[in-house]
Amino acid sequence: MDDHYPHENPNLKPSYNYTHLTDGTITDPLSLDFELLQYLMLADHGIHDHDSTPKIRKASSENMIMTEEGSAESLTGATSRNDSINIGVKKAAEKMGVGHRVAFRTKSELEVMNDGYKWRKYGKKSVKSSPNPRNYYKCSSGGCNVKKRVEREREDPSYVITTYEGVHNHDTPSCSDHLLYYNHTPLMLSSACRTNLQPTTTTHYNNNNNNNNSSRSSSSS
DNA sequence: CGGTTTTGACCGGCGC
DNA sequence: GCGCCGGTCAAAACCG
Repeated sequence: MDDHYPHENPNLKPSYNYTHLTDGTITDPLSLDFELLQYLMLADHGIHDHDSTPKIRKASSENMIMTEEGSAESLTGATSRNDSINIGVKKAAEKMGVGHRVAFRTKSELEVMNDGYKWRKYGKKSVKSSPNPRNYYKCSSGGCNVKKRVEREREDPSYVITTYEGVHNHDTPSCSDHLLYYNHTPLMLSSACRTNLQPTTTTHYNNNNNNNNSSRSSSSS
């Protein structure tokens, strides 16, 4: 089962990696061309730029990379947006150590974006800083501990914040050569890959087959 | 019937 | 020391 997205409007079902924008346009989330995609590099708990922490500044028309200290690197000097991404990610990767999180702020009605990996949903939580629930996903590949959090921005629910945490210890099921990496963590697929994608590779399941290596640290209850 | 999602409970960390 | 909050687990419900 590859094209199963939970709790989404069936009319918006991203059967072929498409994201429906709020203006009705159907757009491949991976082809946002970074005009709608604003990427932030976050320190822990740095998503909430509204009131809880000043660490994150919203990227406006410029692409910004956020460092752990909250400083920003303007990337507009690059020759193209993709170059901007790559350079920015590289810069940030140099500044930051391995193991930090990367968050994308994307204008999309769909919360789950196809990034080439399979994810299983393991939790949903409403957080104090936002009226919108936060969804938790783990990479379904055995032994891979990469996590991803997806939540809608409080101030503008049309934006989805996807946070990746960790490093994949395996190749993506498809198009691994075209992934954008940050600290070896694939973030978004490039346009060269999009056309080759299978119709949705994100799945959600909650079997125990992958919980063995990540069982709760405390063996209570 | 098997697989997936939902959701309440539990746990640990952090701040006060 | 206590309470709050975020993150995770797992049983139950749901769906194809």
